Amino acid sequence: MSEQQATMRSVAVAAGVSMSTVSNVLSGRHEQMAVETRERVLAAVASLDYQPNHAARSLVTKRTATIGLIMSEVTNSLYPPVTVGAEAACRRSGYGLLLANADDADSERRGVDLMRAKRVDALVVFAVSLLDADNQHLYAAQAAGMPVVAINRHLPVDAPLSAVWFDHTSGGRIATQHLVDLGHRRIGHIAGPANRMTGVHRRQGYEAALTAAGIPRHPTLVAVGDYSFASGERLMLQLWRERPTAVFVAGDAMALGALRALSRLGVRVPDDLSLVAFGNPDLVRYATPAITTVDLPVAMAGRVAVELALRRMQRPEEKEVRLLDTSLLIRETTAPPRRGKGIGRG
Amino acid sequence: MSEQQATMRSVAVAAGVSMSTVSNVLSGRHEQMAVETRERVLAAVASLDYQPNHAARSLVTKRTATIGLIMSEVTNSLYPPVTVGAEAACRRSGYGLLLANADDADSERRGVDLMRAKRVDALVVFAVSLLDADNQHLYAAQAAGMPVVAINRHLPVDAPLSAVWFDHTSGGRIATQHLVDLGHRRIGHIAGPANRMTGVHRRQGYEAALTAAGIPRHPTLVAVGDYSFASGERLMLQLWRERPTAVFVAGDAMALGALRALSRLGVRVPDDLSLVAFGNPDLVRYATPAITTVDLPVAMAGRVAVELALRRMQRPEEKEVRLLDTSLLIRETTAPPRRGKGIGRG
DNA sequence: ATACGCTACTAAAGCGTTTTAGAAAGCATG
DNA sequence: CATGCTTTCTAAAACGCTTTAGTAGCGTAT
Repeated sequence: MSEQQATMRSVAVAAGVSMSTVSNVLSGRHEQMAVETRERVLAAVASLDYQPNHAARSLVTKRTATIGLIMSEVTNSLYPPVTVGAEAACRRSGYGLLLANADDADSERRGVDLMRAKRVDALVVFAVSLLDADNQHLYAAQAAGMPVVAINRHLPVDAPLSAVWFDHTSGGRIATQHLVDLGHRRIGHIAGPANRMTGVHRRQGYEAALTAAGIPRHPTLVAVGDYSFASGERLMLQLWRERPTAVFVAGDAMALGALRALSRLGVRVPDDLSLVAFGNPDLVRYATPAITTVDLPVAMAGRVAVELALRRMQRPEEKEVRLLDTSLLIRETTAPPRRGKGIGRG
Repeated sequence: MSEQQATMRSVAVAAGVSMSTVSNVLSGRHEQMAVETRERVLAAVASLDYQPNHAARSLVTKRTATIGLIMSEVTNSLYPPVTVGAEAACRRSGYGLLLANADDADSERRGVDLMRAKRVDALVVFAVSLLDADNQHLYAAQAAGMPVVAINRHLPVDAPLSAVWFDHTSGGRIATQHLVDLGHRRIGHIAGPANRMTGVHRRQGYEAALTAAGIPRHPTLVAVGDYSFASGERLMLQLWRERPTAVFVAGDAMALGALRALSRLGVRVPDDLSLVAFGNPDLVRYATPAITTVDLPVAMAGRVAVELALRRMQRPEEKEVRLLDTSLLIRETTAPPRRGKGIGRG
């Protein structure tokens, strides 16, 4: 019940050795050590149910065995898998995961402050890839000796941070290529916002695929959204007037919105229109019909980010940037175009 | 850049006072203190950009200003809002949030060990409400002086833990009542698993509402699922053979599955069948049609849980249990029953 | 015999706070 | 003039660990 927590001193006394010896046994440093002594110490540790005091240890080692995670946009569908992946990697390495959420640039900055105050060993920041994001506070943290790794953040090439980035361009190409392969030529695009690198890149992928297939780009077939359900719905309504036979929607929530619009319009998917989404498949796979998606390996991103952070702690000079591949998950919303005219009331 | 982190000693020197004075100023304890001295100290703090070392502080106060959060079932739709709510409450109180995920009873136990090793001040555990859950490790933590509050966990009344619980029974009643009010009499139920208190309670609510409305219970109108999309789909297919005019589905993922089944069957919602879901509305509101839901105030649960934890730290003897109300969000899947026969191929 | 090296351990300083006990200075009281 | 009371500040111990420098004991080379 309320027995005093065992301390290293009490373990030392119980084992009849000095504290230094206990410390050496537990850290496994000095290997010149009598087997009998080691065993006596371990027995004492076990019998007293000793657990080292992290605070005391941190005080001298100047490390906390904790990694900070700052998550932007908690409503983002990528939030859970990133967090889960990061936590798993932390746990595997014996690190704790300190979580902070951020709604905007300012709360992100406060989150970084918090992490610096708490002296986490490294920081992982998941971002919304804004083109004009301010990174100074991250650079400052990195310069102060706290490795920072950015996930999905738009960074200049010479930024001092390790980073994980998704191959949005290739993802956009794959999505569009899939539609081309099915025989579509009149392929629309509901794009991400122009101030987000993800939006820009996915669109570039879309355009590249069209060009590669010798399909002329048609500006009226592209509508720019903001990744929200509402924008997906609105823009699909608008885009349908152009009678595409397929649409590549650059976000998962927008794809759900598009589906709603199509349902209102009486357009059948995939019979009258094919649809490919982009993002976290968990969100769209349970729609009806199940939406074909380009999958962002988000849990992996969380995992890789903390691995990069851990590595940077060892070799602070070696910045690493990791590009993660996307993959196409074909489900029920894509099919060859129907011959003949489009239908619907639009 | 790499200037040494300021310590309390350097602040003291800069301000020309003792460390004790600096400490007193910062903690705001002693109020008998010359204004001029206080200002000198604060100026020194600011100019040196001093940040207290948490580890050193923890070592003497024996508190870490950190709360642990253990989340069961990361794929649960409640994961993000609970986490967000908890984090917000922590931040507001100047606490950090240490996150650990758990897939099963064993990893939950390891999570608790981790939290005890890290000496968090309190522990919040989000659970899956299993009827036969083992709580001994939680009781042990509480007994060891670390307040534990359980969210959505099935606990005996005399459990020593503070707890947050949703009113699943009332939620089930509200959902069913809504259907009754619309004029439905033949109301089916896709229930949660029998080994989860949530499932049992929601079903009891359903049955209570029927009884109150004088509608006889019909066993074939109830199917027991496991909260998965797949079970929702399968059971809806099965339940349709009984030709209900409305169904109360006890989970959000199951409701999505049910919608898929109905689409396959060619049953129109809500024209041919009304549907009410239960859980996190964020999951089902973007379905087409948008599903009427009984909303679990999950973010609030996370927030309240850490508030209870904080309070329990002050008054360890006062265990508190908080029951959170649910509310009905009416959307597009519920309507009065059609007169005449049911339709569909089923 | 002395110096040396090796093995297996230990003493003690130090990490950066909080907190307890108390000191110095000024002033009123008997 | 001694005493006591305030007010404002300080000295120093303590928290529980890691780590550096070093020692005791003993065998071996010179």
